[in-house]
Amino acid sequence: MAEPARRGVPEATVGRLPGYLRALGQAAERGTPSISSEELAGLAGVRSTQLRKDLSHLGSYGVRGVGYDVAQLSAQIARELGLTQDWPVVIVGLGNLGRALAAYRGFATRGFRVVALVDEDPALVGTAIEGLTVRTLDQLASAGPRVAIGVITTPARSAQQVADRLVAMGVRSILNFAPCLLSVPDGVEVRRVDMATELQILAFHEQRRSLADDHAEETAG
Amino acid sequence: MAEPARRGVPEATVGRLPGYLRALGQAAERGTPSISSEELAGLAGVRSTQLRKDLSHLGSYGVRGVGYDVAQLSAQIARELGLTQDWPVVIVGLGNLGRALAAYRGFATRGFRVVALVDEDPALVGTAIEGLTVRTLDQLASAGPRVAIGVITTPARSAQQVADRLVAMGVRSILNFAPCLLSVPDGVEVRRVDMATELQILAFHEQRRSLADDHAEETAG
DNA sequence: GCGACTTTGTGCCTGCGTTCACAAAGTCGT
DNA sequence: ACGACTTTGTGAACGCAGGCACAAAGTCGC
Repeated sequence: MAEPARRGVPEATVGRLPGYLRALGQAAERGTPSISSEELAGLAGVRSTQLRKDLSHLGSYGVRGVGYDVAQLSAQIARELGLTQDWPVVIVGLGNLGRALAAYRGFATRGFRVVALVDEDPALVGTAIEGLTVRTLDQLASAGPRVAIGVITTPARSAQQVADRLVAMGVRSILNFAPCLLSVPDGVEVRRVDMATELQILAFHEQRRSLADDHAEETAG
Repeated sequence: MAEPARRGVPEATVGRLPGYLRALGQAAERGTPSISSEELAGLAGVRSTQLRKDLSHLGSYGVRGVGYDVAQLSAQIARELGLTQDWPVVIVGLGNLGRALAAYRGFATRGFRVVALVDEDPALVGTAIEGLTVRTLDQLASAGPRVAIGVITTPARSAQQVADRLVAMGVRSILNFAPCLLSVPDGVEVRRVDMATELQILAFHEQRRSLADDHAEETAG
């Protein structure tokens, strides 16, 4: 009953695992040794049936009539996500956002370590930020530590060539904050984070509600 | 043929509209007056059939045999997303990330305007950042401008009470950068942006590939 | 003016994700 | 030890999103 269908964790489930891990952290702080799917789902913002089905995809570690052992399930999910090791991260582009991410302590908490900072601005190269010396991409490629994950916080016009360089260095996971599409070879995964997009989606619903309100006033008045 | 099913734009489609808008901007820079679904889809990173189906949900503005008028389609999508007006935005929490967002010029480009900055740190309140005077939530609630969208960049422990205050002020759209779940009343929409989550998803796939590589070596060696 | 060609818009089908209903399995009180 | 109760794990149904095939509609050459 330990590992049923390990090779088939649905993408939607993977997307929720980090949330479960965070919720388990909250539960652990409260000191409760075990937790029911109902309660954990509440902390994670999903339905309990969804939580149980998600967990079933990575081998059931629950006890019927009791629930899940917080520490054990936490470790299991962390292992599944590959957080038992520290992934070396490089941040490319040290504008406001890049510097904010470099200073972000949440990285180090578990699973990730910023091992290099890159920028092409000659005024920045060689200076130290957050205890790391800023290098160029060339320097990183020739004499830098191995990196597994690249975070791109450059302007959009530079993002594609940065991505190409990272891929050439063997990076297969990219987190892209630049508002543009990156084209990469098969086997390289790109995730985009774009606040402009998020705001526009919010604006869509906001406008929708405004229109609904206007209509309500109209019919009422 | 102008407005068929306006009230039923699927959520997945809404999520792609900002990408189409950006792609249209690129096309406009090149000066081409019209563009085919095939080419536009390429710029946006989707299939052409998907693009056409998405656009069909907001009333067809294409010309068969020719394509879409770039300026007209751009205006149409902007209108659909509610970007013809400027939405007033407040940023709550002026740590590294909050300051980076406050300085981010991408906001102002279209549709959004940062009209207030909020922090509870007495050392910050009253000072000016990016031309705006930092206030407390109390000050904003009693004498601030109306805001439609709240951006939360506080630590996780403060996020919920900030959200409560924003909702009490009438904010119905929240963009949450804090790594926690927000509980809000019906009718309020929250979107979360969390780099830790994104990194963990990348780590999952990275580990998956590593395991696959190891297995390949093992069978090869 | 007409026919060949291009490109859009859409009905249908397939696959995935979510929810429901229920059986399996374990705990706790007596 | 046994029965009532709690909670998990999962098969089945349902709904949504994506892709294919094709008809509709317009342009361009002659």
